[in-house]
Amino acid sequence: MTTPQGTAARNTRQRSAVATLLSQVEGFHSAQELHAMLRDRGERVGLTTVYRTLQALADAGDIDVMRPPGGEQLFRRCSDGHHHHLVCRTCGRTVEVAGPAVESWADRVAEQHGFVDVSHTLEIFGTCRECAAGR
Amino acid sequence: MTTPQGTAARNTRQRSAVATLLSQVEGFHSAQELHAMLRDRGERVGLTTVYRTLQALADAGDIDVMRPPGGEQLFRRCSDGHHHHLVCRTCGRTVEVAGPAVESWADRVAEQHGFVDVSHTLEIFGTCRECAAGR
DNA sequence: GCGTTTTTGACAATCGTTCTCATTTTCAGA
DNA sequence: TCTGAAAATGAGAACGATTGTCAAAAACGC
Ligand SMILES: [Zn+2]
Ligand SMILES: [Zn+2]
Ligand SMILES: [Zn+2]
Ligand SMILES: [Zn+2]
Repeated sequence: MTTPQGTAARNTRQRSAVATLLSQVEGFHSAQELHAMLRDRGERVGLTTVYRTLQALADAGDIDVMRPPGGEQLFRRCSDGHHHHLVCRTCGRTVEVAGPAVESWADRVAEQHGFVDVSHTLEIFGTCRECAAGR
Repeated sequence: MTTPQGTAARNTRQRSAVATLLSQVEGFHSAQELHAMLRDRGERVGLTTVYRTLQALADAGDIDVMRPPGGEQLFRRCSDGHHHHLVCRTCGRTVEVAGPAVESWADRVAEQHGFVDVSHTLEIFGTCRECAAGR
């Protein structure tokens, strides 16, 4: 969740801008979307830097990364702790869900097959009530 | 699992070649890898066609598609029925796993939030026994 | 066979992401 | 505050997987 290495990370205007934006915006957004939002706010941050910063935040576990089946990766600041997402295919509405049973199941299955250092990805997709109604 | 539409699908040498290859090869492979394998076998199939055929097979549910965190999508003919994969991060060794409890949990969670037409993706990653030993 | 319809495939185009590298910024000392 | 080594930035090029284009080739009901 925090910086693991020994090398010093420096505070820059750009990193603050990205972090601040992520803390104020709702839901998942692509790197390019976030870049555009920063531009609209008058913050001048290069696209490359947005990518690099998001990468670093993701590596540090400070943000969530989701890779929907047919698109680019999406980023989101989200609540602490391990959890998964229920995403509407149509409108993108997202609900965070926790599933302790799933976590232990995944670990147990991996362990039974001799795997160590286990992690997993899990996303649930569907059509939300609103989108199902308006059709 | 089978062709749903009413339009006729034609039998071509290329589609047979891809299907045959998938039925004989082990594990997950990218479209480009499969294309290269076909070339090595002397089968002349365009890369575009390989992509299209894999796409169709995936849409029909006849093959499995996996999108590992940092790479291209991988394809694999696999056993019938819904299941997930336990993949070694180092050597790519793959184990198919079934988790009825997870399935019903996902459906239940989605339902509780008013979502319909639910699907999900779940992959477990880890280091297999062999790879953990040789290190 | 014939003709219509689908499929193919070489190539261009797209698009998200990463690389390059010269310039700018940070920040721990002095 | 000043300095300089190290880190960070960003414009643009490069990359790599995938998709689009469209004329030529194959499939198949008749
Ligand atoms: Zn989990
Ligand atoms: Zn499978
Ligand atoms: Zn392994
Ligand atoms: Zn499942």
